[in-house]
Formats: sequence, structure tokens, C-alpha cells
Amino acid sequence: MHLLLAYLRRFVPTLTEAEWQLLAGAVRPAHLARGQHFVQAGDYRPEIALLLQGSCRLYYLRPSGEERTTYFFFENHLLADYPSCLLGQPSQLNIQALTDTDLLVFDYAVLRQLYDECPAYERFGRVLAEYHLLGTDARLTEQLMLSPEERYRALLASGKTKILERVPQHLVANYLGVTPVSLSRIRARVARGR
Amino acid sequence: MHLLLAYLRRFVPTLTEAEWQLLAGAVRPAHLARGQHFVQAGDYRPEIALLLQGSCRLYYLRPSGEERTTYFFFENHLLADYPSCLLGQPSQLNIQALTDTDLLVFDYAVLRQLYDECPAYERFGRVLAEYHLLGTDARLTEQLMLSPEERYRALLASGKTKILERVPQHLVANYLGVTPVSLSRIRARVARGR
DNA sequence: GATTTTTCTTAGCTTTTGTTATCGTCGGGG
DNA sequence: CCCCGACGATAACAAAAGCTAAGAAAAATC
Repeated sequence: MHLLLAYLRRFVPTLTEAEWQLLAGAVRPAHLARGQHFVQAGDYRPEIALLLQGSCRLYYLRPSGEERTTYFFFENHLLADYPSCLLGQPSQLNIQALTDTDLLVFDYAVLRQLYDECPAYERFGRVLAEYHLLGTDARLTEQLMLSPEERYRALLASGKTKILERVPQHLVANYLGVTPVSLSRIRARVARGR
Repeated sequence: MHLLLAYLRRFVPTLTEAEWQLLAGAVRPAHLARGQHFVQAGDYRPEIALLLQGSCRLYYLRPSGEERTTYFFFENHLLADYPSCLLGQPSQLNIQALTDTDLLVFDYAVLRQLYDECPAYERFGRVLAEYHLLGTDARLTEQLMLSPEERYRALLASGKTKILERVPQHLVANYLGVTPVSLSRIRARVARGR
């Protein structure tokens, strides 16, 4: 529980105990078994969760039926279907546990309410959105600027090597925007050629 | 000037005249001649502007020297180097006028100050970041899910055809993550094969 | 209105990626 | 303990994209 408080304070250091209590009552623990979904396309259950232990992936289902994994979640990161929460629409994406996963869950409606009632949470919402925007923007830029091989090298050099260590390679391939076969070739090139 | 007020109210409908005056005093008109820069890599001049008339592009300079255009701005959209403002660091990107352009400019520091002083602006900051996050996220997803040809078709089908009408094609190619030559081929394919 | 300059298309060739399929390995479940 | 399914490497082929260059078309400049 204090991990969620610590998370909030990373974004809003001034958050008081009293302010924390406004949210704390709405928080409940939850568990996902490996393979189980936190969000599934078509659902509308706007919830946010702090990932305490484990890992999840975010993926889309293409019309053809294949899955495309575009994001990973690890410890101490928020799990949410941002578009669904913000637009108030059913999910178009899926979030699934890659391993057994422990969460702290609360309803987005509660946070939305706190935006109106408590400036500290409104600030949290702003800073959180800004933080995610920076990350998403950097990744989009990388996608537009770099070749697949450069993107793989960039991932190696980045602080995100957790992804490479904890995620099956064919999902990393999706994440980098290439096919699994292609990533395997790129890895072979990078390994030999240096 | 009222266009900026209208912009703010699109995000915060409840913004009062008094609240608007808190920002209004800091706003100044500006003009960019075609080819002139609003932001240049290495600068640190955190400003935000509403684009009144004209168009701009956002581009990065690669080590090799070529430019990669990743975004376009048109009327009634905000112009800003979000990463530079948020991180308080010099710009790594460039924003340049594609045509003669009229702006309303204010310093990010003023807005940052208003985040502390006026809840309506903090809300504006949150909703603005959320709005941009949704857009960037959708574009990243498109980039990871769709082939270049599919992305071109998606652009045709989207509400962003302004880009195709008002921007040189080799910049659109960058925006879609392909080379100009490749986009030309894709267009030929789409035109013939329908 | 003529002349640069920029932009777009097309072509030929190379490189990379996508596709499909096979094989080896590893792990879990029966 | 064995078998099956998931995962990754590799190969062969097809398709697409990158690169270079040349020429046509359109725009901007003078």
C-alpha cells in the first residue's frame, strides 16, 4: 500500500497524509494469474492499477487475428487503458499478465472525482500525463528516425533492458515494430558484426 | 486574442474572464516568415504559441545531417517544444514555418506559475497533456501495427487530409516513416490498384 | 516571362524485411 | 519419463523498401 503512496509522491512530493487518505480507501489488492487479463477489448471497466510484482503486456488484436504487443509493464508502474479511461469508451486494447502479477487497483472514476475535489490529485493527473507523453513521444520519434537495427541497438543501450531480460523475444519484436524472424536476424548481425 | 481564449475554453469550459486575464497580459503576437524557426535545436527558450494563420513543421536533425520531419502544425493548434519545457532542457528538435505564420506567444514559465496559482490552469495543463498523449499514442500504435501502405491509406481516410493538401510530399513521407521515393511508389500503387 | 530551384516520378539495382517452413532446444504437464 | 507445445535460429524465396540518379513538372524568384 505504501508503494502506491510512494508512487504518487514521486509525481507530487507535497502530497499530505490527509490527501492520501482520500484515495487510499478506494484501493484494493488484486492478483492476476499468468495469462489472465487486466483489460480486454470490448470491456468497459475503467480501472487503474499499480503493478507490485510481475509483468504484463499491452496488445492489440488485428482483424486478421494476430496479436501485436506494443508495451510492457513492470514493477512500480501504472497499469491502465488510458484511452478508454479518458474517452469513456470501451477498450480497444488488451492488457494481459505475462507472469503471476500482484496489483493495487482503484477505479478511474475515483481519481476523476479527486481531480475536482483536491488540487494535489489534479496535479498528479497533469504530471502523470506529461510523463507518459514524454515517453510515448520519444518512442514515436525513435520509430520514425531509426531503422529496425538501430532501434534494437537503442534498446540495448537504453535503461529498458528489463524488457530484453524478462519478455519473450517475439513480443520484443512487436514492440520494436518488426517480425520475430527479422529480430532474430538483426540479433545475429549485431552479435557477429561486433 | 479571443482565439486563444476560445482554445483554452475548449479544454476548460469553465474558465472565467478573471482567470483568462491572468494569462492574457503575458501574451504577445508574433510573426514567422516562411523558413524561419520558432525553436531550433540547442536553444533554450521555453515558449508556447497558438498558431493563428499558416503552418509549421517539427523536425529533427540526424547526425548524418538530414532532416526528419515528424509533425505538422496548423491553425488553432498549440506550438511548443513539450520536452524542452517539461524537462527544462535545451531543445533537441526544430520547429520551422512552412509558410508565413502568425502566432500568439507566451512564456512557458508563466503557464507553469499559473499551475500553482490557479486550479483552472492546472486543469488545462492536465487535459492538454492528456489530449496530446492520446494523439501521440494513437500514432505510435499505427506505426507499430500498420505497413507503410496501410499508414498512407489510413492518413487518406483520417481527418488529417490537411497534411496531404498543404505539405510537400517528401515531408509527408518522413511523417509516415518512409522515404520520399517509397511514398511515391505507394501512391502509384494505391492510385492504380485503387 | 524567363530562369532557377524545389518537388515529384520513374527506373535500375541493392539491401532489408516479410513469409513460410524446418529444426533444435527447453520446460511443463501428463 | 516422455511427449507436446512454445520459443528461437536459420534457410529459401518473394515482396517491399532503401539508394542513386535522371528527367519531368510545378513553384518560386528575379
